[in-house]
Amino acid sequence: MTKKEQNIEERILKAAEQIFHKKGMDGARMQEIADEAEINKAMLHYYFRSKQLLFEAVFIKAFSMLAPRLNKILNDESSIEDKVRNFSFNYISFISEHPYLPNFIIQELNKNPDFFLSLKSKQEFPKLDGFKKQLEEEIDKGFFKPIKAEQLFINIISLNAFPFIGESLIKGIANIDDDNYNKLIEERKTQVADFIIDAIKIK
Amino acid sequence: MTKKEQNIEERILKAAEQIFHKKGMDGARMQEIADEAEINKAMLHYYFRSKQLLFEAVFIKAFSMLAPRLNKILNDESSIEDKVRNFSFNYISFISEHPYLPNFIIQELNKNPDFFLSLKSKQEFPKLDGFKKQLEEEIDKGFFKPIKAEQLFINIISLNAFPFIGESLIKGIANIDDDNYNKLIEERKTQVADFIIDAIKIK
DNA sequence: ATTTTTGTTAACCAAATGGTTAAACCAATT
DNA sequence: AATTGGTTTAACCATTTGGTTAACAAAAAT
Repeated sequence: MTKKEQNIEERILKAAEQIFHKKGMDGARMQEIADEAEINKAMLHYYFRSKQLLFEAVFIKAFSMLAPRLNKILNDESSIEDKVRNFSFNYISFISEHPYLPNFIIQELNKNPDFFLSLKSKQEFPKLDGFKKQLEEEIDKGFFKPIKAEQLFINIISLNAFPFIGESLIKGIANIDDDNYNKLIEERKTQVADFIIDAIKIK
Repeated sequence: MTKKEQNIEERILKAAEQIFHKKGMDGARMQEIADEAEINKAMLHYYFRSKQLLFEAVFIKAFSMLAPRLNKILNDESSIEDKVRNFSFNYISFISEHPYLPNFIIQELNKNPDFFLSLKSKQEFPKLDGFKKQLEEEIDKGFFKPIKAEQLFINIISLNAFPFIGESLIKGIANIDDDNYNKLIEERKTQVADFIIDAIKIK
């Protein structure tokens, strides 16, 4: 499907995603989005009224792509070990297709804590409670070394998300080109979970 | 020492750091920096010529606060285990005092890869070579499970840096207030290294 | 077929913003 | 006291930018 065939609203949203994800709210220009969508700038306002509203549409869509994913795995019936393996594989696979997403969400979340609060009340916002209870049980059963659920959660998210956020820094320091970096990321789909399980499992 | 007593150039740089670290190049306004420094906006240009040059002064100072730190630990005489413990403790302690630094550096690095290249040629730019060789040796001696130096490096950086970058996201999902988050960070000064060592050490 | 509604465009506007300038200020020097 | 040099300020400028408008085109309703 070429651009000309898509309906305008879809084209705008797609173009806005591309620009906002890469440059953030501050760095994005309405004219640039219009150019990317190959439409007149006034159309952006006709369909979305303002930059702020267009941005929010993009942000909510981005957040909706990640939050339910996280929520689902956090609260399904599988063991902690399976959750860790599932989440890591799933998350890295998905983000590889949308590498700008984590950084985009975190940046704008940091910049706009109020907007964040309004999101929290929404359904589908991830909760840690179930995961926490489950982890404590499995620790009691002697499966894992004691660790706070919050700390483990931070570790899981850090190991999975940071490589996409700090890509250019890591590539610079470790002297890795694009191609090899992608290979490292591919390896991480399973290695991250191995690493985490090895760190907490009692053998 | 109050603002009035500092020399102007110092006041500008300090104010520019505060604004740039928090808002990035795009989000920062020259007027805002001038207000923060309590001086006339023209002074910014008198001392630093342009926003770009003022920004670069701030960026290079920020980078210089982190790079040598990383480099020193990566290339000293201690064992891998000590390096991991040292770096984690040292890094988290330092960043706790400058929580905006990692995000600032990574954002602007991502946005400006060319500028990054010019930095790489500079002295003090961290190199992974020594660390890599040392890790391979210690793995050969049977101290650690096999793991690529690049992967371990990514894990170390991720676990140490991400909690500062994704703070608001983590606080939101895990329902942690500022005070408790600081306690978690404090714990991480040693727990992160324990976690890493447990993950790779052969017992 | 004609009217009404919806979609689209180019031109325009006001505010914000990085940057400049010319005059004023002020301390050190003559 | 007058001169000189760097420093500081208020006013100003050009450009960018989000947003609006009025005219026009296409489609839908009558």
